[in-house]
Amino acid sequence: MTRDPDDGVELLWREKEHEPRRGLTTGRIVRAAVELADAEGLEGLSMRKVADRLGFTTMSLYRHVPGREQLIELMLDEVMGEHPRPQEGEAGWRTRLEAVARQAWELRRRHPWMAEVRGTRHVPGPNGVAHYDHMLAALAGTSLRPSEVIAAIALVGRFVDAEALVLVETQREERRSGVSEQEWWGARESLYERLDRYPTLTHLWECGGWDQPEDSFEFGLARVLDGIEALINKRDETRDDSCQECGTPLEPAPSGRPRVYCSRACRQRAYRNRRRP
Amino acid sequence: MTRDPDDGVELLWREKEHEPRRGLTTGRIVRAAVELADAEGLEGLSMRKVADRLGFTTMSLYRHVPGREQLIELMLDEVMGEHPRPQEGEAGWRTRLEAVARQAWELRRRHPWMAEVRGTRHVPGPNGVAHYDHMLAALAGTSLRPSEVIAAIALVGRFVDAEALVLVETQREERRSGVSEQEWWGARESLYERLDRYPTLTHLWECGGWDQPEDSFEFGLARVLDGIEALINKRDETRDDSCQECGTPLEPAPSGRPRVYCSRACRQRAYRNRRRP
DNA sequence: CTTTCGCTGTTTATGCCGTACACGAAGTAA
DNA sequence: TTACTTCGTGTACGGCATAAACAGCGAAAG
Repeated sequence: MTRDPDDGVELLWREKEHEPRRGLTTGRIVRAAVELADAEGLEGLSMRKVADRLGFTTMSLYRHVPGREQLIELMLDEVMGEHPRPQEGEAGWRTRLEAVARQAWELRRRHPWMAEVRGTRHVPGPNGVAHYDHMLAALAGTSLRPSEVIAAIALVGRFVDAEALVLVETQREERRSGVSEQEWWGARESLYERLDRYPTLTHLWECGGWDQPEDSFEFGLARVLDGIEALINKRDETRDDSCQECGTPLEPAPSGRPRVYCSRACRQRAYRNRRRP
Repeated sequence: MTRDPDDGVELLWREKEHEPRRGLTTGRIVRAAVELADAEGLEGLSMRKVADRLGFTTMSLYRHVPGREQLIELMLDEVMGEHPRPQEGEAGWRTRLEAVARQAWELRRRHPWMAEVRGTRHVPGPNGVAHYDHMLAALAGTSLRPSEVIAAIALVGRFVDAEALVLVETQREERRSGVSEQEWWGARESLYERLDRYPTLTHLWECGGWDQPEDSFEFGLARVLDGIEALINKRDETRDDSCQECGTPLEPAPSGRPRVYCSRACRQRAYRNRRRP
């Protein structure tokens, strides 16, 4: 369908097609696929079922979408558009980063299959890039180095995805089997009989460690943010000591944005170095 | 094959079978499957290929293993046995926790398919439980509450898995396509042309944020451990203030293990409350 | 008007996959 | 011997993605 099958950028970034009254459209296929995946998960998403849902044959889809893989990329960008408008509050980095993490989490609760998508070579669509830019912005104003900003955002993103993945798996298995997670594990008595030999496990068990478990997402998010905060604090400490370009010590600005360069000259030199290294 | 197909505990925890000179065995099937998954990933693991590798028919496997799902659980416990013996050093919690995280990471580099296994209802085998106990032990001696110990270990575990998952995916796609990750993203020029409108992204790009990216695993591990450390410090601060049972302030122990209860009576009362709430 | 061509949807077929089921051979106990 | 269990095999079914050839249809060109 696409002339450039290996790529897929065009399909993701093209203008919105005008939709004829009847017949197939990439957009209609994508929306039907999203509905299906919402209901049955990514495993349950098959070209046949999408086609059935639309009342066409399986192969008709291939006229509008190169294949299943590409369809999933289109679905991803479609739902990325559901992110709320980034409102430009002047809150601190932690408030903002926590907010975007919760937004991503919320989105994955609405579309659990998002966390199930595998593969590292997904070209982001316009909605995906907008959200990524929004996430980066939360940390861009801190004392972190650029590469650290990127790594920290990737860490938070992976954390949310991992958390969403276990959530969707438990929920799906609960719905499929009709047995709740607690009940299922409670019924594995033949397992617990054999755990006496493991000292820490039994000790924590007797202390009631499993009686009121922590909320996995809340606990993990707080730890990850704390970890990023620790790094920012470290960078803050060492930042004001010396000019980022020439290394000579610089006196702190009395108010406003903290200084990074000792002089206009150094700032300009750093800028040039960045532009054409 | 198993009388209790829904369960699977017996299959995982039974004694080692003695292996006849020829013919199929659960153990031989599992080992062949591990080899296959090491080479081709979990996607490439099919009952047919395992059987071929052993020189038997596909269906013969079902005499020894209930199905693919169960086979994967057996594989998991098999490779869990490769963890190095837990040596009882008296290092601090951070050293120990970092060590187990790196061990898990190392194991996932040897068997990349481990991170691809999905599902939350995997009965752990003896090797898996031993390793879990070992991880818990790293944090059990700290001031964290039991539920927090468990949550923190789960967080670290999920972090390692998530990290391993993206690693295996990049590597597999690199091998399959013959194009390195850098080359592939570099070739997406039609994408970069459209990224001008995203301010933070372009700013970080111009700052060279992507030129020397952080090591994803090292960066993330440090952040997560920092986050756990922050919580431990907080618990340490508030710990000595008051008895965990009755709340009255308690004087710190002059040496040895820090006190948690103000009196023997409170300790006993807490114990009883834990046993029968 | 007719011919041509490109777009769209259909039909058919190929090659994977997990596994249910019936069968036969071989070993074991009565 | 007979009866019964264990183990491996062969066939078959339904599901999956998708390749390839084909048919209708609208628009443009002659």
